[in-house]
Amino acid sequence: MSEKITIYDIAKKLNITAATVSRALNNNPKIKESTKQLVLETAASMNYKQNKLALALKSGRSNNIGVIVPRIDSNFFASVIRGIEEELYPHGYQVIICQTHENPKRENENLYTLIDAQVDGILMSVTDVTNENDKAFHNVLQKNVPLIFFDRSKHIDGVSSVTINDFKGGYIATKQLINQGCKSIAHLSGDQSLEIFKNRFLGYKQALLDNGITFNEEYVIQSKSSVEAGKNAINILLELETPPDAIFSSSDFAALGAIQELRERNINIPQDFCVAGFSNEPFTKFMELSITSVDQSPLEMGKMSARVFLEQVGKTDTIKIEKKVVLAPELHIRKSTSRTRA
Amino acid sequence: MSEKITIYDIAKKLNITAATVSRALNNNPKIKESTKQLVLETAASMNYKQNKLALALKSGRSNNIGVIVPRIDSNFFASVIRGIEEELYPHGYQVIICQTHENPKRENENLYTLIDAQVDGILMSVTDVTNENDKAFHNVLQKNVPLIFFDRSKHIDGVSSVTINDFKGGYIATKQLINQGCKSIAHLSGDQSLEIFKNRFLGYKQALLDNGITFNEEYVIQSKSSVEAGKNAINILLELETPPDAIFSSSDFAALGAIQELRERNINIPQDFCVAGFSNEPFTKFMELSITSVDQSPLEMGKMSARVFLEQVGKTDTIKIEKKVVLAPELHIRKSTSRTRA
DNA sequence: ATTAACTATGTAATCGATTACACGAAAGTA
DNA sequence: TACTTTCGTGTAATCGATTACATAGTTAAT
Repeated sequence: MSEKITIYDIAKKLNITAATVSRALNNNPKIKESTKQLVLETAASMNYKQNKLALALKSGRSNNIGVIVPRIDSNFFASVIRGIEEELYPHGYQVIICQTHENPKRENENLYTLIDAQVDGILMSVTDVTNENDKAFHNVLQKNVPLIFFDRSKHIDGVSSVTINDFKGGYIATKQLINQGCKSIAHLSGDQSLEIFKNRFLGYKQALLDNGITFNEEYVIQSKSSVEAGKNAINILLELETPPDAIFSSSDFAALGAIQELRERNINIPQDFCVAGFSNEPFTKFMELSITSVDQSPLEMGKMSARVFLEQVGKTDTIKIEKKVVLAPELHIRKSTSRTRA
Repeated sequence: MSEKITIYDIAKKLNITAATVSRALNNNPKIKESTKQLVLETAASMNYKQNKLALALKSGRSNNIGVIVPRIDSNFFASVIRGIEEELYPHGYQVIICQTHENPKRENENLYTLIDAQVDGILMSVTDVTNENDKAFHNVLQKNVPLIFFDRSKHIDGVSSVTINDFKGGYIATKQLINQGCKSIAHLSGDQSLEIFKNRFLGYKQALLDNGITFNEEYVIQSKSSVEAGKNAINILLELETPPDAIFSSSDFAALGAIQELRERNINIPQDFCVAGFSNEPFTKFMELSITSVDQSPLEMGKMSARVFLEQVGKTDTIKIEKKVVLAPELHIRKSTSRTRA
């Protein structure tokens, strides 16, 4: 019923050895053309399928790569994975998915599981902001398995990364708010021990500086990436002595929450208050009051990460290859920051 | 530098055989306690990692399962995958992702690639509506690899499935429109050779029947799941002699397009026209004019599919196990169909 | 005619772990 | 004492494919 056909079965049937069969299947030039044809036909007729596990064991390459993300059901990460899969598919690599749920322990487990599974490379967005998992990272590198960080990166020798210029993202978003005439701009940030949030914040700060706006510590709120967090932020900000007239949020979800709360209070957007987000989540475009947001080109980021992996895989150079790719963020200007109609 | 430690290395160091090491590591009761401890300590100190490929080859089980979806960057599929991953993680299975991009040829390739990779099971949402790939499906089953369809299913002997009751989904969405006083309800359907779309359509039709509304062929439009398609549909429907006053769309994206086009024409929603969608995409909730939609509980669907897989894997019964799980759809009533404020 | 050079294929080791079977030593039994 | 168990470990086959090396049969070269 479910007999597995091996090259030995083919060999037996043709009265030759498995070695010859293997060579014929691999198009080895030393094999006589007639034998080759015979083997190929027999293999097809017996419905032979190469056992990749045996091949993997022999060659030491599994043709699998691991991808670790905080969660998969976010448009950003799903799109990155899509990019990775599409780029690697033609090269015969399969993509194994792991989720950390923002838990460093899970990240650690995932790393070791992937090493155990003999993946040929690991592409990931880091969750651990402490140095807990550095040992695991080094373990990967030591096994000569390419390790590539995307989006959320971390400085580790020998690790390549594909990120966007978060500083610039923060800068252009803030600049757009300034261009609209906003004078006091607040910022919803994420966990600033993560470089991406730190850099977006720095870009925001620089934009203020470059345009003669004094930076106000009170205007910076560190929060989660959720609708609820956005609402709370507005509640806090509007109770300040001098409330702001705009927000640049590191999260589209928080931006949405802010907008919902502002509407609740009958504050007009963008006339009285402008809001810009980050990530360009699908809903920012769909809203009736569409939300200005910084696009991170996740698909491109995935493809680029995959390309970096392809460049590095198989290279036995003991010299550490380290490539840092930085993609340009793109501001999608929408109604939430468009006071003037062209 | 990157020396791979095997049980032979441990054996050599301790002057015993690899068999003993293997047994010690596997907690075989025949091994003396002192030896076991010694082996475990040595293994740890040498940083030994079991080679899963060797294990997989020997046991015939890879501990990988394959998941095939049309695309991963859709909230629905990403959520299903999340559910699958979370349910299977504690059991030591890794999830390999494949995308078909709605292309039957890709589906076919993916199936064979996964078989080649010796996955222990395949969970998928079918793309192929013809019978092109039936041979591939049978190939999977013949290898005694559990095959489970989720969401988009197909009748094949021996294949279990986890779906929602699409008929009921279509029914309750339509019923809600009727309850709001809508008299002539249109339906945007998908490719009806796919059972899910057929069933949603049938549910829609039945709801009309049960409520004394005559079914009108002209009101049913088959289209893609896109914003553009929704706009086009409205353009066609509003040119009919008797235009409808509501739409039940099999796609949230098409529902959104419809809403955008209706607004363009200054038609009030929900007062003059009601719209209900399907899938409960995140944006339906976020819109200012939130959209009523049928939830398919994708996370639960993923988990359930994984559980069905776990029940079936390893069972050598030649009797075909076939389990059909049908989840209940849940209507999320929102502003786009709420004429009365409680 | 004799040796060199190919050609096509076979032999056997290898990747790393598991496991049926074998076996010597220790312990228990009559 | 002689015989049976039990215990702990070693031997070697196995999973399926690849490949360095060996070899028999041809052909070419001197």
